[in-house]
Amino acid sequence: MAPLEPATSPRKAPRQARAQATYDAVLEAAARILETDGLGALNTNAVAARAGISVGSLYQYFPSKGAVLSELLLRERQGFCADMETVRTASDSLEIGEAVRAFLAAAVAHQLERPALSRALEYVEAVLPLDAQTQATNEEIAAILTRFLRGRGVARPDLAARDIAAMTRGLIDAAGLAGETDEADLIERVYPAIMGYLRGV
Amino acid sequence: MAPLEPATSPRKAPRQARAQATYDAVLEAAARILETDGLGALNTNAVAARAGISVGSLYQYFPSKGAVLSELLLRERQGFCADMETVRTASDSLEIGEAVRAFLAAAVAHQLERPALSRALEYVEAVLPLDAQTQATNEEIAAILTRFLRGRGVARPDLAARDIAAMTRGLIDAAGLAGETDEADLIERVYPAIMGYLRGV
DNA sequence: GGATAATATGAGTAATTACTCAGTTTCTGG
DNA sequence: CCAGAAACTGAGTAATTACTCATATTATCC
Repeated sequence: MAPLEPATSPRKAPRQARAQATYDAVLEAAARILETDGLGALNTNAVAARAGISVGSLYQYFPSKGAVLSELLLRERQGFCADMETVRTASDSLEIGEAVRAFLAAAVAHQLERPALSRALEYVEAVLPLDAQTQATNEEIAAILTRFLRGRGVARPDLAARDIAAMTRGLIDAAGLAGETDEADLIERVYPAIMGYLRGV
Repeated sequence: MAPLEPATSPRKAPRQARAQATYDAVLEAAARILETDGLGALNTNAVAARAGISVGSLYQYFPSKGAVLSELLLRERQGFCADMETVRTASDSLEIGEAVRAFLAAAVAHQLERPALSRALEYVEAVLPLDAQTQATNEEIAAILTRFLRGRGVARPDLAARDIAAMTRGLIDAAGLAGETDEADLIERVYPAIMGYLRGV
């Protein structure tokens, strides 16, 4: 594997419509390679080929291979963060169990949309030096959960947030890997585990 | 990253003591590189250098880079499988909660011994084509848990085994990444989640 | 001590791949 | 319709790396 450098120098932003299409095609091609063949098979030549463009074009918008992955990860995290924020807004009027179910539904929907991609990006996240924006988004996701738990009187809310997120992610990952698609069933399996965790703390 | 081929042709087994030392040094060097720098930084030249031997020697005992990783993974899985088997033997005389705690203690101890290595090997497992032996060991681990759960009257015991294992692994991974070392505290956090899960099924 | 087997060496090879750049094509505003 | 800007191209380069092989060293056993 190449060292997976962080994004180095910024490149120009796409100004014309076709440039935007190229930009998006790169990200989608990278996503598809990640989910079918994994990070080990992702190289810039392959991404360009899959996107139907030349390598040169890729490097017009992304300063490095790592920058492509960074951007893909950032978009994914920001999407999830937005969903979590929506749930949090609605959660004030719910009793704790229903609120947990709502967060859970968001997580399950998010991770099962493209399960293999989600799993691959988790690994990317572990090996890529995260840029400040992605870092901030991750912290925001954690903060949303932490605030919710603290508001409900949960002890050590930051630790509980991390535990619950890790547990949930692990279980949904495994389910996705096994080809499960029934979100409701999955939610009903994770729910009692989370409630059990909360009762124990 | 190189394609991570599966082990191809078998190589000779070490016959003399120094050969065994070389063999072991390769595995330990690979483990150390995995835990400090990750799979992306693991190449056969680096492994040989870290082991204090030449590349040629490495290839006398391992037919490929993938074979080194395979062997490392196999040893790790077999160690865990043995621990699980020990717990299962002792679990018959325990009530379910204490038995769960015993399994949990084994999992926590195993994963926190070298947390970064455990995490790296999980990824290796996901991308390396597993050889038959490792596959069989994994199935045995799953079977031990499944049999235990079925014996306690848990519905869908194979699904429950997978869920519980995934949840637990996810949480312990995150704890290890965060530098936690207090096994007892960790056990007490996971335990109620598992019991909650079981109550829900 | 000598013959043979086992073990170790590391420079070299072929393949892969991140990234560049000189040149071409397409768009846009006037 | 044209000049300049934006976008696109893809062969080429330098670096990395999995793996080999001809040779050298060390152990074993009679």
